[in-house]
Amino acid sequence: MNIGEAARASGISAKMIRYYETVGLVPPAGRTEAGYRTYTARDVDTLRFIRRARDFGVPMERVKLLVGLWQDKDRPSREVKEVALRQVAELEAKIAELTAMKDALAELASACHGDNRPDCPILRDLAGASCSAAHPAPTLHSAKTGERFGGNRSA
Amino acid sequence: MNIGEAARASGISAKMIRYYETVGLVPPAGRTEAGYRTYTARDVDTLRFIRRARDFGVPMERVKLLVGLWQDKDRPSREVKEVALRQVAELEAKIAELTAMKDALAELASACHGDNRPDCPILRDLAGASCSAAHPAPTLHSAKTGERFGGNRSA
DNA sequence: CATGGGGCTTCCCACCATGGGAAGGTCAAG
DNA sequence: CTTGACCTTCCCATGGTGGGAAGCCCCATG
Repeated sequence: MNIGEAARASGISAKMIRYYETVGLVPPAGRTEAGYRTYTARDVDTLRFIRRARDFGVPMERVKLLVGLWQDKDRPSREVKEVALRQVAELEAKIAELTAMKDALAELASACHGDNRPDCPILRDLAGASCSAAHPAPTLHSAKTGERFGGNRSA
Repeated sequence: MNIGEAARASGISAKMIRYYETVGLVPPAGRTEAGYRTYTARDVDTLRFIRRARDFGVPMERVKLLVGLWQDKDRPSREVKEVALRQVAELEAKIAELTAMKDALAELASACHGDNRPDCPILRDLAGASCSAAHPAPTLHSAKTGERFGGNRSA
């Protein structure tokens, strides 16, 4: 099985399979005499495992951890659950952050006429919360967590 | 006002101010004879405007658009509102995506004993949804939007 | 047997924002 | 005049992913 077939079978692009190999997420694939990478059904299982973990937004470092646990038949499920719950917590944090942004912006937008007149509370707010001070809505404009952890996968 | 003072006054790092200049988000700053960048109070206002927009997760391209609208005293508020609502829609899409991930993973985790035994439904699911088929929960495992639009700002 | 097309290989570049750091010039206070 | 804080430009890294070039390989068809 060459890399193209493995890619189709696993749902991971050939590009990414090579990348995963370079960063050590998967061990180096076997090679034909001509230098082509070869994959076994077991290799494809691993790749599929990785893809599903990535579908949950799990960053690669954590995927590496999960693959290790998966392959260790004696792992305590406690460890797996800890990793999963950490992931859930980070997703929740990210969701909360985005939700705060969304709510604040949606509220601003709802205050905007959206007509041909130039007057616009959205721009007024962006230009300086200090000006339009004292309206009760939580202005965001501070408190950002500053994470990253992707979550950006174009399948 | 040099770049350090402008950075403190605007809340944007000096690094990022220079970067914004190179990508054309802000016009080139004035320079002293020695080559130091100089900033006026107006420049700092613009930088603050940018920071606040970024706090809403607005990507740079969109920020550029907003700055343009802000500086055009005759813009119709309709245009500004459209941009804001587009942003809200993208935030919502991202939130929905993360929430789907979070819910699916949280459900899996809740099914895991989390003790010293190796048996783990989380790993079983990751190893192949086809095996543990037919459980009613929406398995995610498909349908990803694949966006990016940051939203990652460490203030 | 030759040729063509589709695969594979490696390598570099791009994205989006941001931070880190090196090497060297400048400014102001002591 | 020295010291230290600042400024300048330049390169590199992140996290994942895609694009593409240059070159080799394999198979099938004429």
